[in-house]
Parts: sequence; C-alpha cells; structure tokens
Amino acid sequence: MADVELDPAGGMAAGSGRSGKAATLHDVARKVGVAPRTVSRVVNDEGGYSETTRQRILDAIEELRYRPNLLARGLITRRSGTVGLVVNDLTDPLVLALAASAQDSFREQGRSMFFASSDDDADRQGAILQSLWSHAVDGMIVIPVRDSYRQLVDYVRRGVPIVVVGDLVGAQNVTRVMFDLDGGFRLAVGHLLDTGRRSIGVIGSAASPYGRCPGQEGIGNAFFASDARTQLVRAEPTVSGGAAGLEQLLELRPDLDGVLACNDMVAIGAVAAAQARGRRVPEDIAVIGCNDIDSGAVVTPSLTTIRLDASLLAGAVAVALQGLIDEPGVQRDPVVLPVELVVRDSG
Amino acid sequence: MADVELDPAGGMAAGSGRSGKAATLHDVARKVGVAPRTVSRVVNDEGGYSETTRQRILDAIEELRYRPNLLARGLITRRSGTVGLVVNDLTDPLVLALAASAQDSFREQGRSMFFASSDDDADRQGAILQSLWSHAVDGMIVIPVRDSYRQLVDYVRRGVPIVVVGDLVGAQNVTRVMFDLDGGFRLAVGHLLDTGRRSIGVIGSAASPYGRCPGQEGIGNAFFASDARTQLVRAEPTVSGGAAGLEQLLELRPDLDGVLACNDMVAIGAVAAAQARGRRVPEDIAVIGCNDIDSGAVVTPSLTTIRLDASLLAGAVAVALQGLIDEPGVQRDPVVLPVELVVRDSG
DNA sequence: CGGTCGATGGCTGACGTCGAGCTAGACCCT
DNA sequence: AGGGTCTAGCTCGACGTCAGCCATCGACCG
Repeated sequence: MADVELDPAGGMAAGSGRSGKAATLHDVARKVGVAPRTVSRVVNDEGGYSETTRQRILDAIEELRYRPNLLARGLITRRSGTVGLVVNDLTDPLVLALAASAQDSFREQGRSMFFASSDDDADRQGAILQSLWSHAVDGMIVIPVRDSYRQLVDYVRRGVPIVVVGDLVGAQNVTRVMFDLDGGFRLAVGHLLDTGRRSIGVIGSAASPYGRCPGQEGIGNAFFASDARTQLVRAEPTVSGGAAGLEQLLELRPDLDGVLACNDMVAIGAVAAAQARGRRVPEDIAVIGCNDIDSGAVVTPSLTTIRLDASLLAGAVAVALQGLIDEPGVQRDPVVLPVELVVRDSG
Repeated sequence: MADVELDPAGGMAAGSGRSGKAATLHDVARKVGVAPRTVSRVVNDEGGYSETTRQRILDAIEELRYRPNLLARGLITRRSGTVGLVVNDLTDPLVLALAASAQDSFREQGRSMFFASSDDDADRQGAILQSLWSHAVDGMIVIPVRDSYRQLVDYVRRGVPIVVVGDLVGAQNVTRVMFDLDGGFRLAVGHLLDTGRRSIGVIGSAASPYGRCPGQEGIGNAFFASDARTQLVRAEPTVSGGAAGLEQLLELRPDLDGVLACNDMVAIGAVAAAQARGRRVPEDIAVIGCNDIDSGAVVTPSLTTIRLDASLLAGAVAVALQGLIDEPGVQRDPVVLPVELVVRDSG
C-alpha cells in the first residue's frame, strides 16, 4: 500500500497520486460533480449531455487517467472486447505470419487478442478453448488439430463465434476460411508442364491446415488431360521429411524431372536431397514449394513456390469473425482465398 | 457425452439447454441444493466441505458444464489470470520464437496471454499498454520500442508488474531480462581470432532489442589485447542492409577477412555481397551472425552464429514476471542470459 | 397561462464472483 | 454434563460498470 514511490519525483502534479487504486467512473463523477451515470454516457458516447459537461468530464478523465475497467464492462455487456487465436503449430512460418497480421486486424477492430498454440495436441486445444471461454472471449479463430470437429462444435453450440482456418472435415456449423490450394496446385502443375516437365512427383503430407491438400481429390484434376506421368508420396512436413520424400520418388521414378512439395520446408529438403544425388535444380529437376516462407527466398537456388498470403488470411478471418459476432447464428459460406505462384530459381 | 449430432437440437438432455446463457455458480448451487458460497469453496479448493458435498457439486459442475466466469472473478480478486506480451517487431524470428515459448510458459502458470505488436511505433505501444491495462492484465512482458522508458515507468508506477526484454536505457524501476550479447561477441571474436582472422569488420545496427549491441562499449573489449585490426559500420538490420554493410567494410578495409554481423539477416546479406565481390566464404572472409534463425541453417554456406535461445528467454521472462506478481514492489536485478556460439560453415 | 416535450442528469438494480462474519450442530475432552 | 473446537453451511455486501426509469427544468405551443 501507499508505496511505489520507488523513484523520486516524477510528474504526478495532478491529483491522481494514489498508486494502489485506479480511478473509477465514480472518481471521475465526484471530481466533476456530476452523477456517475453522466460520466458513463460521455464515455460511451450515448449523447444526452451538454457540451460543457462533456468537456469537463473529458478533462477529468484525462487528469485522473481514467480508463473503463473492461472486466466490469464485459461482465454486464457480455462483450469482453477480446478474441482468441488458437493455432496448431508454431513452427509453421505461415502460422506466425497469421498471428502477426491477425493481431493487427483485431487492433483495428478495437479488440485485444489472446494467443495460444495447441501444438497439435487435441487435449491441449481443448484446454485452450476452455480457458478462452472462461475469459468470455467474443470469438475465436482456430487452426484446429486434426479431427477436433466435435470440440469446436461444442463451443459453437454454446454460442461462441468461431472461425476455422482450413477445410475442417464435416464442419457445417462453423465458418471456414481457407486458401484455394486446389487452384494453387493447378497453377504449379501448369507451370511444370509448360516448362516441359513430364515426370512429376508430388510430396504430400497427411493434411494441410490451410485447405485441401495434395493427395486428396483436387490435385488429381490438375493433371487431367496432360500426358505427364505422376507419382505421389507422403512425408513428414519437415526438411528431412522432404529429403526422404525425394529419395522415395527417385526410386519409384528415376526419370523424375519435376516435384511439387506440400510446403517450403519439404521443398528445401527435396532440393538438398536432389543435389546430394547429383541432380541439378532446376536443370534436371524442378522443385516447387508452397507457403512462401522467408527462407525460401534466401536458399540456393531460391524457391519457386505457391504463395499463401498470411495477411490476406488474417484480414478475411477478422472480417468473418466480426460478421459472426455482429450477426450470430447466421449460416455462412466458406471463404476461399486466392493464391499466387511465385516463380524463382528452383522451378 | 451422447451428443455432437452435427445438426441442431441434438442431445442436450441435461438441463443446460439454454444456449444463450452459460451456467453460473448459482445454477450449480441450486441444482445441488447448497449455497453458492459452498460451490465457490469447492471450485477454489478452499476446504471446509464434506467429501459427499464436494462430489455432488463436482458432478453438477460437470453436468452443467459450469466454468467460473473469469471476468467476474478478476473483478473481485483483482487477478485476471492474464498477461500481455508486447513486442516491437514481428518480422524478427526471435520475437516470434519468444511469443511461441512464452505462450507455453504462461500456460503452465495457468495464465492466458494477450499478444500484440507495436511495430516499433511508440504511439502504438502506448495504445497497447493502455488497452492491456484496461483489461486488467496481471503483468506485461515488453520488448520496448526505443526510448519508451517513460511510457513503461508510467505503468510501473500504477503498480503493473512489467518485465522488459533488453537493456532499456535508464530503466531502474522495471525488471530487465536480456541476453549476454557482450559475452556472445567475445565468443565470436575469440573464434575469429583463433581461426587466424586479423582484419575484422563489425556490422552493427543502431540498437538490438535483446541486450547491449555491437557499436556500444562492450564490443570493444573483445578485441582488447589482440593484434587484430577492426572496423565498425552500421546498417539496417536486413539482408540488403547487410550487403550494403559489407560493401562499406570492403571499401574501408580491402584486406577484410572476418565479419561479425549484428543479426543473421545482416549476415546472410553480407555473405551474398562477399560472394558477389568474388570473395569466398569462409575461405577468404568468415562471417558470423547472431540469433540463430532457422534460415541460417539452410543457406549456403550455413551460418555460424551466436545462438540466442528464445525458449530460455521465454522461461526467464515468465519466471521474472511471476516473481513480480507474487511480490510486487521488490526491486530486482537484471537477469542476464547466457548465449552460445554455433559454429557452422560460414566462419 | 397551462400542458407537453426535449434535453439533462440522478437513482437503483443487475452482472457473477469472492470474502468476512455468523450459525448451528457434532465431536472431543475433562 | 458442560465447555471448547471443529465442521458445514448460510447471509450479506462489494468489485466497476451499464441500463432502465424517473425527476427536473426550461421552452414552446395552443
């Protein structure tokens, strides 16, 4: 109590001396000599007060450094002004970029953002959702762990606006935002075919969080009506996984001349493995990644990749959530975001 | 269970039917037939109830899916169970790694984490601190924008536990956690000298958020009593800045054979520029970076670097904040974290 | 000149939780 | 048996805010 004069002096000219307690609406009212209700009206821009009064109140607010206690406000309005961002994998650069942009989008909406990662653990995700719910968030953005549909729907039932990133299987009651990976892979395949590649391998992973993934139906169409020979293998979504994937492809198809990787780390691994096997990139084998991570631009050769624009995703997600908060209960169509092929040196 | 029938309606057998309303402590009490206070005791593990009552209450909690409203709890206990992480620059991989680890550390403490970036804008940082304060966070971790000492002290005065990452100038009242960059640079310089380098350039930036930075006093000592010739230039902390820095160094010292960069992006730029000028790395010029970003391991040649361990930082920061929350007002010594030299191919 | 209306501003009761203080009964010990 | 101690449970505010309703006052209209 009555402490915190740690350091001498300091401004503190204005009456607000007390350090243990923050000023409340009542303090402001008392100082100005009006009723708390009036201060509340001014703070919330409700109208119903004279300009003079308003000014005097604003001055007092400034002087006392008053800020409304959002806990108290949230308790009564049932709007806490917070949202949660729940991601599945923080080693994924795109996820980080999303966090960065989302934080920005939400600040523009005047919301504060909780941030948490499930690390692809369903129980952990459950705990996070629980905790956010307890904190009365106005909504959540979730990159879900696999097969966690029920968890999410559980909260949707309880009335929590939830926006899911990616193509959550069976999700009918949640709003989905995803990238047009199908289109992206069509672009990439088109590029490989255009540059004369005819034996194309795809290194897919079990699933991509951002949309439908190679190895699932969509990708097949891209090759339709082409004379290319194709081969699919699956790998861990890591550099070493990519290397293993390429080895496997070369074994299955020694004439391999093009590779499509499900993300850039995999692509980097594939490039390294190809070079280790004496194949030149892109002369002998073209490699195309996905996500446009920063590293992709600095490796040698620089990576041709399908760019997933994180800030585009963040913006879409924030808008979708805002819509859900403003008009709860409305069924919404999935949002599909365009992607772009960035041609660099590797393909 | 017995629910999660994709569509509306669904089971909902148990009383909790209302979707707009969440169960409260009172609901639980009513269901069990005890006073709310008793339920509160059980929820908070206060003791003072029979095992039977406890079990009946727990069952009811489970059945009603009751979770305490943290807003209400925070309002009265003045502990919201939340902390804020405020960073200055989300393009810095170390910052992202810190966010990832911090989020983890805080979850272990049972806290939820707000996340926001000031993007090196003092006004924005001010707004963020303001907002976090309104949300009654229990404490904040801040990687401050330059010269924002007063902003922070302002909140410290108001009794907010704040831990600052880095060597904030003039910060006497805030707890600081920083890396031992001095020691790191000594290690790096030692390594360069050991490998026979004698004309060493340093590409520093205006300031590093993580501790004292080359170009400031500390770095000079590392060369003390060596016969090396040294040269300092400053550059933007980016790849292109690093390239420019190296050009400048070569101009000043054509015999340059070792470079110390203030971060890995700068180092990558320096390597590229050196190679463009026909110098081999590391044969002609050794380059050492700082931070150990992911890209550093995949570029060619892979980067020798001073590793700053983000999870170490996150842990230290969480511990420091916890201490500050538990015992407010205690003056604390800065925490200095060890660093490590990772020798790869570039130096 | 009385009535009505608009502009202001005050009073009061929630919101969901915790904490202090209190009441009965049960049990122990002497 | 009686006093003390413990247990299990209750009642009653309080936290800081919002929102519904009413009171006041001057102005305007008929």
